[in-house]
Amino acid sequence: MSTDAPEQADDGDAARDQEPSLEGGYDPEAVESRWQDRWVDEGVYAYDGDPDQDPNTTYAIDTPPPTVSGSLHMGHLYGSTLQDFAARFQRMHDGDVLFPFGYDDNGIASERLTEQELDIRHQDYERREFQERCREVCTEYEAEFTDKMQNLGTSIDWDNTYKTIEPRVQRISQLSFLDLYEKGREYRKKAPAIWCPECETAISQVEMEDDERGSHFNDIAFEIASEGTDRDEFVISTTRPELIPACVSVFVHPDDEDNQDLVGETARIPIFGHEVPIIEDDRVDMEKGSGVVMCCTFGDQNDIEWYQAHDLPLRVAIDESATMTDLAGDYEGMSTVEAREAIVEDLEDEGYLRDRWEISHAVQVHERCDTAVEYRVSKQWYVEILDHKDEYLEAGREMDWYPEKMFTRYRHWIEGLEWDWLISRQRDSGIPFPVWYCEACDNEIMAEKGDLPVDPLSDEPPVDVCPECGHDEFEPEEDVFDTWATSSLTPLINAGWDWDEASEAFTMDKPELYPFDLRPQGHDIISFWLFHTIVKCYEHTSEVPFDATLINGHVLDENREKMSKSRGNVVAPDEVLAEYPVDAVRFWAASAAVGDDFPYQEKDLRAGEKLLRKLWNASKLVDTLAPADPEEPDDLEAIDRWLLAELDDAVAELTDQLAEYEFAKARDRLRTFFWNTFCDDYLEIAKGREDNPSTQYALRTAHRTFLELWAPFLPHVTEEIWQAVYADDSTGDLETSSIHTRDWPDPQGYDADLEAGETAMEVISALRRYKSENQLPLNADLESVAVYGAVDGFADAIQNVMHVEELTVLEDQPEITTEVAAIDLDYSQVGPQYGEKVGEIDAGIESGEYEIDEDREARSASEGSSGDEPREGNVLRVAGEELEDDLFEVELERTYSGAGEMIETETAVVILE
RNA sequence: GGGUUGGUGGUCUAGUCUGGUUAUGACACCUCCUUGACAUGGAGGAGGCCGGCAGUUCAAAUCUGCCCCAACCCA
Repeated sequence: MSTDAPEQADDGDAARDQEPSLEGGYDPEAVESRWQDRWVDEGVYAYDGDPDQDPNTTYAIDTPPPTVSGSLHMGHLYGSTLQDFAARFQRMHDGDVLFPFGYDDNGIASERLTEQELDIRHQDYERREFQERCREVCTEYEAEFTDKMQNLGTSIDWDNTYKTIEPRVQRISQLSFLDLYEKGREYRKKAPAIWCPECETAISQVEMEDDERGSHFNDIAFEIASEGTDRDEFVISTTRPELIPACVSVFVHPDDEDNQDLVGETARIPIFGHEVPIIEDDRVDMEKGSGVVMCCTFGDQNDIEWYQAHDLPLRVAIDESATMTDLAGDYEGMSTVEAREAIVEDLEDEGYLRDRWEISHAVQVHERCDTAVEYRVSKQWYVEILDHKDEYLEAGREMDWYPEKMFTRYRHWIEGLEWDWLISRQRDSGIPFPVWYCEACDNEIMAEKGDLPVDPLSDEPPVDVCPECGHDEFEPEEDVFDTWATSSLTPLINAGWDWDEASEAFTMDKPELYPFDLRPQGHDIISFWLFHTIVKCYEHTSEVPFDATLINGHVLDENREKMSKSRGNVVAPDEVLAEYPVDAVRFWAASAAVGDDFPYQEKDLRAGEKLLRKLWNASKLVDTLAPADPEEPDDLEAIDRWLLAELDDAVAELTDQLAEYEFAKARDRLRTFFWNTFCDDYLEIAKGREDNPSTQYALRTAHRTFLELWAPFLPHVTEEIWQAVYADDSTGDLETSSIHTRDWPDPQGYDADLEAGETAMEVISALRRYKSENQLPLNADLESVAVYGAVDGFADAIQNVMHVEELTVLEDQPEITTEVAAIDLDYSQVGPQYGEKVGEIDAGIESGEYEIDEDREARSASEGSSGDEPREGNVLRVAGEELEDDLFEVELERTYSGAGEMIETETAVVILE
């Protein structure tokens, strides 16, 4: 598609240049791109709200910006299609919609790309300048991405876009930092932090993940240096012997009787010779190894806890690039891996290594580069979050979660937070902290809000001397923000959040948007992105940024396996769109319940294609049966009123379903009603009522409504048909003539005997079945048919569509002999009333040991009960009980004794002669 | 290791929160049919006892417990 797209425009294809018309078959290839171009060119989806607009009539989506330097994948396609269903429905239903788009090019992926493309190194540039290069390089990728997104036909407002690297967004990021700082929500602290030695930066807790790796357990003997116990030594087990130079203590569990004698003694570290105390602590895992463990600064999070709880010294044996420090003595300069082997060898030579065996265990690694993390003490910026956990939880509770179960995930995430959010990163590129430090007293000097964005590395601080100590030399902060610190601000970016100098307050350009109505997101990434966004925006605005969040599942391959490059099962949107219409792809995308993973399925795409064809062909038929805009007759005939009443029901139900993001249910409901009821039943009947004004009106009303109802799902084909048949294009203004800017249909309040309609459809099916079974063509004439059942007002329709020469509606039940076939109990009543007696009652009926007392026969013909309705006796006597007639129904086996053939349906009896 | 979700005819799935006894639809399969748009259409048929076990109940796909399997999140 990417290669076809550009030259499609100059194909000069006749169909493309043609005015919309129903001539011939539907040609999605020409039609879809034509409308995509026009929608964008003519700004059909432009958001033109004003700040005073009632927020309730504005529907705004906070779309998370994708990384644009990569390629469009099925996740993008699926996610944006779901958003588009909501956007298109809301635009028709409730007025103004903002469906914006963001390009995320503030990240390592874009930086690497820029370096490759321009053959430069970011180190050779000033930060600001390098970002300028990034913007230039990414512009091309953005254009390509935009093009591909537009080929999906989503109703994004392409005038409302932003890039996460642009100065306006940098300003918002820095404003966010200053605001939280002034609110006392941020602090800079020297503390142990999770560190990636490959990237040489601190990372936050959520950026690491577990990875199963092969390793060795090493049993190492430690000598006891003090005199208080009989033993000379004890053994610890460790996977990281290179950490023994960093060992600061040894721990024993208080319940560990075998090793209690060690507590209070001093251990000597082999090879290195330094002595450390042996302390008891209940965080020791007694099950592991000998039950005695060493504490190093730092091997893991437990070490950090011990370091803090027992006020242990800091021994740093590993530096920021995972190289051994001078504390490691002879091993200085080795990498941790080299040192591990060397130390193990030396331990063995000196007799301290008692055992060594292979194991496989979970190692915590940086999710970006898969490097095992270290823990280092360094000065970092943190956002304080642990003290507001309750508020964040409450905020999350105020939102609607689709699906609801995702709230549980949020709750567990909040409850499980153990560290404040570390937001500084030691990277060369990124959005800088707007901070300087006084060289003399380390006082923090914040930038002025009016000056943002600033880069302390190239800009001067806003003061000449330190307000604290009067010193005049400052050190710029070199760190940059964690990208999530920026990504978590998208609602503020979209709403135009800024600092207003005049009023000295934060303002929004589009306050009517905030809080946003919807935040969509894939379920894999919500803990990084969505959850942080809730927290950050809540801190800035004291309200939840979203009314609702829509969390979509993943697209799996046809075997329900996760798509991955290594598996080679990735399906590219380009390939799919080359083969199927976008509308068909959208039909498939609507098939899964929101939140569920679902497979890519060609059969659903083909089903979508068939639907487009059906809609097209049905439209052609409607066009031949009725003028485009017939008058509404004073009285609609029963069959036509029936259709419109059914349509009312469908409209009401679909409206609710779409408002609740139940796209799959809405899709199926609409398809069934359109295909089965409208096409198979009503259209067939309408063919025989061509000149009937009642039918003409119903046909056109239903057809217009169907196009409107399908529009959010199938925007291209509905637009084409709408423009061909109904649009008032005299103005030539697509913004007003497009089906996508019309009002969503309302139920019109048609009243009809839906049951009679249902019965009539049953009779028609019965006659079809009869013809089918007798191998007759469906348009074969039937001489005489009698119907016993409530089909008031539908007799003509039945007669016409089934080609019945003579149709009689019987007042009385036809001549039949009946015999009881079965008795159906209404268990919902019988159960609670008779309890365990039900078993006996069932047995009695089964064995025929019952009688029905019909003496006080209540049934009479005047009640209008149809022929198939079971006869009701007053009392069923069985198992010593008497059941009233509302507790059971008698199924009758009928035998027709008159002339002709009898067919029974649920609620009618049909006799063919 | 903890948590979440799911396991329904060959495939994908509705129904499960609010238990009621013939379990929904689509695709695939088989049979038949050119009805004034659509044979890429229409009519009909076969196919499941709802992951397993136990329990609660008059009644369980639906509630409870345990187990198995899968995915995801967290550690």
